[in-house]
Amino acid sequence: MPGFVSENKDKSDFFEQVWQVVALIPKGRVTSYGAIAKYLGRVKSARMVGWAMNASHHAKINVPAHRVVNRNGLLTGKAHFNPPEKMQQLLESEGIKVVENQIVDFEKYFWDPMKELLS
DNA sequence: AATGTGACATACC
DNA sequence: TGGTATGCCACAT
Repeated sequence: MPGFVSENKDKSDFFEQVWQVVALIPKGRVTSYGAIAKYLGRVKSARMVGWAMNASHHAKINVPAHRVVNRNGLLTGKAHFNPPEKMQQLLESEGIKVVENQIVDFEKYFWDPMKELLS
């Protein structure tokens, strides 16, 4: 049986893992790509988290991608929403202030999966 | 098949 | 204090 088993399940798992974590972010809180990557044991794969968000459209579960920003609290993924203004709009509807595409008091709203999802 | 790009982050100079 | 380099790896061309 070795050799015949498909192996492309591993990578798709990573994407689903990301979606799972993002889905667990409480309303009104945010986290960063790097934090998620770190939580999943791939500290240097923050970019892949971004890709996971890009693919979150055909995800099976609901993925609040607007709660994921870069380490500066900057809404770098804004352009990938439809319309782009939607991201900021969603955040503000959850009580998070955004000025110049940047979250105000980012550290205050930061949700660290490493701490919160501690097992 | 090879190369370039990117919703990131860290290290170095 | 701000640019450059590098790791990472899926995806587009």
